[in-house]
Amino acid sequence: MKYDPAQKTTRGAVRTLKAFSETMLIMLGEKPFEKISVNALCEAADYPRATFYNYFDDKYDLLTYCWYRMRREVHLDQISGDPTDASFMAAFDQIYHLFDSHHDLLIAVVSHNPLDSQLVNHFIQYFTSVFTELFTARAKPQELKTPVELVAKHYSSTVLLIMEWIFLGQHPTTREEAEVYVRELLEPRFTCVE
Amino acid sequence: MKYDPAQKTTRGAVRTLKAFSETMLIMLGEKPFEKISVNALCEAADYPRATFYNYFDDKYDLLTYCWYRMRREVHLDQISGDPTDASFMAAFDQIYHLFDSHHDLLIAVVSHNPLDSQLVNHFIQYFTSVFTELFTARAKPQELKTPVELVAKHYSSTVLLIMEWIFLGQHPTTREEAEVYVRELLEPRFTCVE
DNA sequence: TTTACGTTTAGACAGTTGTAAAACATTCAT
DNA sequence: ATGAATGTTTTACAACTGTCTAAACGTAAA
Repeated sequence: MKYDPAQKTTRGAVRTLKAFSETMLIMLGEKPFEKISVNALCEAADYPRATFYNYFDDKYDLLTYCWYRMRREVHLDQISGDPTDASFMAAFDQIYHLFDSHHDLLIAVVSHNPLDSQLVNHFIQYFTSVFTELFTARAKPQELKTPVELVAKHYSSTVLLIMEWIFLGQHPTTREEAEVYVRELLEPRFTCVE
Repeated sequence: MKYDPAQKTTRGAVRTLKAFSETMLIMLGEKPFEKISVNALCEAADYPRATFYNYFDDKYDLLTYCWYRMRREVHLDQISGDPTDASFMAAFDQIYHLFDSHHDLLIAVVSHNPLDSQLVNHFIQYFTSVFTELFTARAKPQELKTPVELVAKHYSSTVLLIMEWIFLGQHPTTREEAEVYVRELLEPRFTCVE
C-alpha cells in the first residue's frame, strides 16, 4: 500500500481513507470493478481526484486498503502460539467467522463480479498472503521433504479455497461442515480413521 | 476469449493471432505487463490498433490466448482415462514437462513481473482452471464429505502452487522431487509409510 | 472483367489515467 | 499572532483506451 497505516495518520487522513474505502465497497455492490473509474469514485466520495492519488497508487491500491480494514477487524495475530492441531482449527474458525461476518457484503460484491474476475482474485490473493504469513509463523518443525514455505502456502490457499467455495461460490455451509472439509483436504488420515 | 480458436480461422487470421501473441511474450520478457500499452504492442507487432481490437477485447484477452497456445502444445486431454494414482502422476508429469519446456520464457517474464503481479496471477488462474476441468473429468468416486468440485480445485491449485514454486519462484527442482512434494501435500499417508 | 462480400485499416471521438506545478489551508512551535 | 512545515486541492497535461464510421483491400463467383 502507498499509504502505510502503521504511520502516524492524522485524524483527517483517517477520515479520508475511510471515506474512499467505504465508497468503494458500496460501489462494488452496485457494479463490476472494471466499470468503477477513479473519477466516479471521487465523485461519489466527494473528494477531488488528486486527493485520491495522494493516498493510493491506483484502484487496486485502494482495494488492498479495503481488505486491510476488513482483516483488521479480527485479531488473527494472537493465534501464532503453539503449533498443535487445536490451534490450527482455532485459526480456521476465526477465519470462518471473519468471512461470515461480512456475508452480505460478499454476496453483493459477487453478484456484480464473477468468481474469476480481477476483483475476486485480488481479494483471494490478499487473504492468502495474510494467512501464509500466519501459518509460516506457526509452522510445525517438519518431517517432510517439502519446504516449509510451500507447505504454509498450501495450507492458506486451501483454507481460502474453502472460504471462496462457501462464501463467494454461494454454497451455504456450517462451520462444522467447513471443518470437516479442511480436515479431509489437508489430512486424509482423518478420513481413514473415521 | 473473443476469438474462438475452434472456429474456422483462415490462414490470415492464424498469422495475425500468432504475431500478436508472440510479440506479447517477447515484450513480457522486456518490461512489466502494466507498462505494455496496446499502442506499443501494435507498434511492435506492426499491425494497426483496429486489428488488435478485431481479435481481442483487451490486453488480458490476448494474454488468455497466449496461455491457450502454450497449453495446446502438450496433449493433456488423453489422460482422463482411469482414475488410478498412476494416471494422476502421469498427468502431473506432463504438467511438469509443459512448464519445464518453457523454462527460459518463464524466467524472463518473472524478472519483470513479480509473483504477486496481475500477470502471474492471470497465468496461474488460467492453468488452474484448465487443470480443474481435467481433474473433475477424472475424479474418483468419492468416500469424502467434501464436494467433488472442491476436491478437484484443491488438486489443481496445489499442483499449480508447486509449479509456481519451482518455475516462477526460482527453486530448481527435479521432476522426482516435485513428485514427492505433490504426494506429501495431497496424500500425507505417503510420508507415514516412508 | 466486373460484381459482391467480408475483412482490414485509418482516422476521429469521448472518456480515463497518472503526474506535476502551483495555489491554497491547517497545524503548531515560537 | 507569525511564520514554517505540512498536507490538500486546483488545474493542466500527455498518453492511453475502447468504440465507431467510412474508406480501402482482397478474393472468389458470375
